[in-house]
Order: sequence, then C-alpha cells, then structure tokens
Amino acid sequence: MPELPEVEVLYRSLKNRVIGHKIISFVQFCKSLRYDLDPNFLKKVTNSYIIKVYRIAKYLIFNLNNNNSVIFHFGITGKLTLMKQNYLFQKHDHIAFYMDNAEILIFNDSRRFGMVDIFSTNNLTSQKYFKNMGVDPLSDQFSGEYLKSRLKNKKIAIKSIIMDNKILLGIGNIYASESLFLSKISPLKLAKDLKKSEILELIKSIRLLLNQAIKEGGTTIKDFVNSYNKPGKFQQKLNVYARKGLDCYFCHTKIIKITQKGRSTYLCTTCQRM
DNA sequence: CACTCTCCCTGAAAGC
DNA sequence: TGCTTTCAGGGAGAGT
Repeated sequence: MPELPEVEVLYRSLKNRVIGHKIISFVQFCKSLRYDLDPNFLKKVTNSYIIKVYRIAKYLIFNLNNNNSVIFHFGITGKLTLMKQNYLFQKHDHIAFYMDNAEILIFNDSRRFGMVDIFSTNNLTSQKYFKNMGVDPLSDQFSGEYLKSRLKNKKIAIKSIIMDNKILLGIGNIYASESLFLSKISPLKLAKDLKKSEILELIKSIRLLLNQAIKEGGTTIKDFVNSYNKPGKFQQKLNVYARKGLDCYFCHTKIIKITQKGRSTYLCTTCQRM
C-alpha cells in the first residue's frame, strides 16, 4: 500500500521521465475511481507540458504549463507506470496519458480507492485534499516541540496519532506499527503519557524508517511498484508488520496482532512498553 | 470540538 | 473440490 516512502519512490522514479514532456492525448476506460473524473479532464491535459512533479503527503502532483495541476492518490492498490508504446493494456488500467515520446503513463488500481483530479494550479492548496494537513515527517517542522504540543492531553493511542494526517503526513498502517517497534513504544500507550525522551525517540525512528524504506525502493506487500513497474525490497526488513505468530528478531517473543480503530496493529509485547 | 465508526472496492485466503 | 465468508487498507463523512 503506497505510504509516504512508496509515493516518494514513485515520484523519484518518474520525475525525470516525464518533466518537459507533452501529453498528446488521454484515455479513460469505463470504470470510475474514488471520484468521477472532471468532465473537462481531457480538454485540460491535452497538449499540455508537465513542468513540475512533486509529492505532498501521499499525493503526487504534476504542474502543467497551462495553469492546471493533476493530482494522483493511490489508495491501496494504485500504480502509476510509464510504459513503452507496445504496452498491452491490462485489467484495472483506468487511465492512460499518451506522451510525446511515444510512452504511455498508466494509472492502474484494482480496488479503486485511488483518485485522479485536476485543479487550477493557483487554487491547488485550497482544495479539500490539502486542508488541515499536519507536517511532513521528513521536514524540519517535525520536531520534538511540535509533536509534544500535538500529543498534549490526547487520550487516544499513539498509533492513531501518528496515522492522523491532521498531525503527521504519510504514515499508514505498515510504518505506524514499524516505527513504534523501533522506538520501543507500545501502540496502545496514550499519546499524553509519552515522555519527552520517547517523543524524541519516536521522531528519530520514524525518520530512520522512512529514509531506509525509500532507499530500499519502498515496501511491496502485494501491489506496490515504481514507475518502471518494479517492486520494492523493504518488506524484507519489516520487524512486526504481517509477522503475527512469528518470533521477534530481538527477543524471540511471538509477535501479536491487535485491532485499533478497525485496523490491524502488530507488536512485540516484550520490546514495546506502555 | 474530540473522537469513533462505517463505507467504498477487489481479490487472496480462510472456512465450511 | 467448490462455494461462501472474511479480511486488508486510506480517507470522507456521518455519528456519538
């Protein structure tokens, strides 16, 4: 599932392959995604040049030279691949951009939780997707002072906090469990009860984890691929996620799975403390 | 306002 | 073997 590292890997693998290129035409196949596509999408992208590509949270954004910006979100199974002209379309390919260098940019999403949208670049940051956003964990804004202020008086589990996009961007279910394991904090611990040292350790762990995952090309449990259709390798480095019943690599306690807010959380009850 | 719950969707895996 | 049920996940919006 594309979380921050996967979207970052996709962004890095795609950026230089599309910047400066022109979108010659565009095709939408029958099914809609999370939202229906803007009825003027075709008109807005045709004959435009991609001038900038960047990531905000789990969104990938293309600035076009006609003051429009295309936004992608990948939900659970969304993929964006840039393929050669002889590419044969596959099941769940929903959208295709034909580029001036004869390559095809394809959005594929089996579960259709992803979305593609387009806005005028001037109004981009005022769209609902970007309202009330927290800080990016790889930015300097993600400091001890910041996190401490956001945890204050919160009587909810720390795991829910780090997955809350109003506080911290881009942490999904995999990296939530993994970062709490690295920082030796129980996912059940209430946010208000974290000590200053634990807050600092958590920040350090999140940064380390995300940077390592990016370096390894992201985590591919089932679906994730970069723009070359290549999976990541970080799944081999996971300590707790999807390891229910297996031994903790550090203390040999069996990893357990619990449910928090309807989502699975994996932890080692020996290494991680309340 | 703070927080929780439900729903959208498909396909793999588990259950019967 | 084959059908049915369960589960996984991000985020919007409804509900408490």
